[in-house]
Amino acid sequence: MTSGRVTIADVARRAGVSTAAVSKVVRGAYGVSAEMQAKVTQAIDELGYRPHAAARALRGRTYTLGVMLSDTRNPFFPDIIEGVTGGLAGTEYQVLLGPGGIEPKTQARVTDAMIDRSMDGLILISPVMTDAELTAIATTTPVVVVGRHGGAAAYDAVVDDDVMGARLVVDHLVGLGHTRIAHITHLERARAQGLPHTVRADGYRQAMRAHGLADDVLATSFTEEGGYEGARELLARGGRPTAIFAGADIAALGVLRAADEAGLSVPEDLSVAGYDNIGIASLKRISLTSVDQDGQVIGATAARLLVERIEGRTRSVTSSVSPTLIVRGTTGPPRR
Amino acid sequence: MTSGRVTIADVARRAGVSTAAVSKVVRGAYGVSAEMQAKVTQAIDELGYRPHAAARALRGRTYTLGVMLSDTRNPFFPDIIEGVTGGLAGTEYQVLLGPGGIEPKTQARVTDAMIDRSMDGLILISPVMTDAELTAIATTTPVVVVGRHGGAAAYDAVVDDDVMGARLVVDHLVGLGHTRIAHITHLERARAQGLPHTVRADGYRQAMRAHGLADDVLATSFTEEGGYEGARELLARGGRPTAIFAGADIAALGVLRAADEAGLSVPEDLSVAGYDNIGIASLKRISLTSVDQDGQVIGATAARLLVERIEGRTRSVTSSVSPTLIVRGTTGPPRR
DNA sequence: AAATGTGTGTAGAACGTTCTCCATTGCCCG
DNA sequence: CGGGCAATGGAGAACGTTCTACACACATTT
Repeated sequence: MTSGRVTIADVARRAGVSTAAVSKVVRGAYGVSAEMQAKVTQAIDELGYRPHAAARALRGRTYTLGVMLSDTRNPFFPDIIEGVTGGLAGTEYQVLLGPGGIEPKTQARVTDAMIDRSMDGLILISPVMTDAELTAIATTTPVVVVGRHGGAAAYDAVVDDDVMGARLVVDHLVGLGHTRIAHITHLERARAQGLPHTVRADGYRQAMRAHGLADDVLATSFTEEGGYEGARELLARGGRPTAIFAGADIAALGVLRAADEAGLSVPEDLSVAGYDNIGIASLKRISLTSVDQDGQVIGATAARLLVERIEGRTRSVTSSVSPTLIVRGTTGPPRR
Repeated sequence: MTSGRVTIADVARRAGVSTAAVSKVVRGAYGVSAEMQAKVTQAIDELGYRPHAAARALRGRTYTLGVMLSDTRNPFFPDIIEGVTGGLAGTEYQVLLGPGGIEPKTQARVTDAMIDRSMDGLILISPVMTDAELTAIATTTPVVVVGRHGGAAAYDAVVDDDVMGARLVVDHLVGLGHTRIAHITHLERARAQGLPHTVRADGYRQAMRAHGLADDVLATSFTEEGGYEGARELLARGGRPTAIFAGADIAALGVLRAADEAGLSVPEDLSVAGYDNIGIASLKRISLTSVDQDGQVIGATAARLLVERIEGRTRSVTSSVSPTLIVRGTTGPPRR
């Protein structure tokens, strides 16, 4: 009473029962009579009691799930987060996000911090770590990894089917009559494997091969600048492509700028497609054809898998979410 | 040893001292000899000990700061978060973000959750609550409110000088020769006061009056659609404005779309300015004149104020950050 | 009528820290 | 050489929960 916070002991005193009994009621545990249930619930309401999560942490659950964000700036995250919180609505779990940054070191720091705070489970979004490190974390705490292909036995994984996404784009462009289709990807990072851009590039190559076409991959970076420079290089070549598939929307925006500057009209002279379907892709002024990942479904799936694992599942699961192609104004038949 | 986690007792055993002594060393408390310091530090390194934050919570600090995000989708947040984490670099504090949503109820839930987890302090970004609720929270835990004007005595506040920002835009447009300058604002919410859009609208009115011009404010919403519809209405009128100042960049994008559709060229027929300087405003394809808030400075300031308060300051502080105008391609002299 | 179960409640020991005393030591000073 | 004091280390009680025992009352079976 003096320190301001209402504790389980206050509730027990008010209801005239033991703290253990209150604990049982709060947790919905077995062995509580209807009468006890009523008494305690009333006392809780009267006092406005909320269990102290930090104290809970020492013994049992903390009902907190951590989400490590690798790059806060990624416009794709809000959808995932919305999916996670939405998938958890109705449960007692609370989501907290940790800004992990793009460095392995800072990501590890945030992950450790979440473990030190006794979180019940972790969702790691596009973590830049070795599989060994991930496995080490996963033996401490239930883990779901989002956005990395080829998950290990110790943790669950949710991935977008990037191979399929790339195929959707290539099929669409080929269907429009394009044959010279180039792909801009992100420069390879040695440390982590199975990152989306790698898989997208592979998917692009496979799809091109399936159509009997030659592939043409250029690695710059998934930034506006990276897309711009990649497109400039591609457009300067003889036999320039009639379509450019950028592995990320942000790079596609750079491609559009390069096309503007080169005096090429889109989509007549050059078709452009991206990946991620970020918010501004749908703005009329941009109207970018893109692959939509449905981050909400991904987030909700990750949340569901994590809760399952916390509640006891040990078998590892990998869930693949199918993307869809959103055709907009930046793709069309090539000018003959 | 058995449960995997290294505890302070393990360290104490290894170093041959008491747990109390280890605690002192860890906290850098007074009353530790150089020899003790060395012994314990070595044992900590050998065992890879990390203090268990959840256990700490029960007694002292938890070294965790919570940031409540009111709308994850706001492109302005990453900057603030970067500022906060940057401002905290070098300290022991860890930042965790809580997705608060736009509803007062969900925001309260997240805030409560953070308090229940014994966070040492909270940064609330654009909270939708009454001053009374904010004050109630602030008496429990140190609080810094970001993005709301007119803070109370119980907590600190960091705000962008929205009056100045609006004036910068109006001065710029008047300097170019505009006299019919309209403003699109966000529909008033009854519950919370001092929200940025209100202050921006006030600033706009003041600035117009200062130039002896008539103001023209239209309230829709700060969305692409809101900007679009507002602009359509403004442009349909007789004596249509030659410049539109949208209170947020996202709305300015809608204004641009409306101008495109109306066959008006920007900036010759219509100048457009926004607020927030979101990432895509700088893309060549958009090139939107906008007011930049420097979220990093705001975030870093909030972090500094919060730490100061945690460490004992009781006097309330409000810090106002000056915005700057970024002139780009969407504003120019009116066609005569 | 004794033995066995079943359902309900409580005592009290954890959990991993911090923090408030208190004990010990060594040193300085009168 | 004894008294006082500063510096250092430790014992043990918190902190607010959960959880494992166990006790008790009553019902059912042998």
